[in-house]
Amino acid sequence: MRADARRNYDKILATARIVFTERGTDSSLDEIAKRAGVGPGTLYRHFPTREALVDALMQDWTDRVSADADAAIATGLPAREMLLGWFEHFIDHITLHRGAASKICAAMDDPASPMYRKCRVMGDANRRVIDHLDESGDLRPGVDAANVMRLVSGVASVADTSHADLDVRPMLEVVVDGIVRA
Amino acid sequence: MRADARRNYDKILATARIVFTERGTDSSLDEIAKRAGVGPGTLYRHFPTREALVDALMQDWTDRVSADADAAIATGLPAREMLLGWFEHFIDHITLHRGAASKICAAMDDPASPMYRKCRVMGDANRRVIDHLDESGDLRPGVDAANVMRLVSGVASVADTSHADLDVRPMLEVVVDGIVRA
DNA sequence: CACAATACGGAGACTGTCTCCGTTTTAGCA
DNA sequence: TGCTAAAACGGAGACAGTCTCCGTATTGTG
Repeated sequence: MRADARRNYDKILATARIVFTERGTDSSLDEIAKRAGVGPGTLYRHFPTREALVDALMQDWTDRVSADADAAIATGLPAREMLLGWFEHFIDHITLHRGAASKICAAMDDPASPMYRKCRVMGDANRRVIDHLDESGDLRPGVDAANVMRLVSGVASVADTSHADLDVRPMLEVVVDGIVRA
Repeated sequence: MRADARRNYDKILATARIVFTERGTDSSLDEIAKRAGVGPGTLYRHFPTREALVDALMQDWTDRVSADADAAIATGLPAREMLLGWFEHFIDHITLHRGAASKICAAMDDPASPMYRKCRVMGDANRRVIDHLDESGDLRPGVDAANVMRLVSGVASVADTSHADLDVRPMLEVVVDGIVRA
């Protein structure tokens, strides 16, 4: 990659991070280009779709989400507390930019999406947590990690969409009770 | 309301029902106007926002949702089965038009939304089901009807957004297990 | 330093939203 | 029935966002 290209790539990404945080993932891409000091053509060459741009920003999170999963397992807390903590961290990450959660929900089961791979990384992180639960015999039979992931992303999505800023905890408690063995 | 106004109002609504079903609630409103044989001005006079149009279409469902809730209670089935059935019906209704579920999620906690009142009607229907569960002692303590509603709408939203057409049942089973007393 | 390859950027085509206002339709009344 | 004021129509067009094309500029390599 040529030096000027790399420079612009980074500028666009940094600007997108700011704008997406300020105004959500539906902000105007042309405006991001303008604020980054590049032409729209340049933005679209580097990131052909909005999803591709969101995806590039997600790199940081997937790492953190992965780390959080392992950290949650390592705490050694009882199943309910561990799960609650993990879910809350997960939701915090994927709602960092308004609108991102529902994009992730959509990409999760769509292998054609540029974000699919990153969703898998997060899915794997979640699977480790659920598997750990299973090994310690705390998992209710029939619970599938992929569905847990969908369910928690759904909660994130609701919280993100909701105008009131909602406490996700009570919803997560229901989910957790449905996951851990009675 | 003048006769021509009523005629156009009905034509727009009928067309919107078709287009929203075919292509989801994000279809072009100008196109709906065109297919209904009216000018865009007419559409926007009757329905100032897209939400207002979705809201008008929702009238049918809220009635059916309400009826379904009472029917579920009347079945006399055990708590788990009754809840599962109710949730599935509810989701069927609110995912009738692609994109509607997430609009409902958003409107649910936004009193300024034109759809807010209808969401309340559905919320009340759900509350009746949950209250019934509570009376028969099947409700896990601390479970709140509003959060159940949010949770299930979240599932609907995930299913609706998902490209693969997803079976909601396994997710609902987790939710149900989190709701009924162990 | 030259020149091929690479990247830039902005004009503009296109699509969708929404409004304004001149024209048409309606309903009530003589 | 014919007249009139009020109500409603509809489409031109302003505006905003997406995305592309291609003439111009920058880069790095021989």
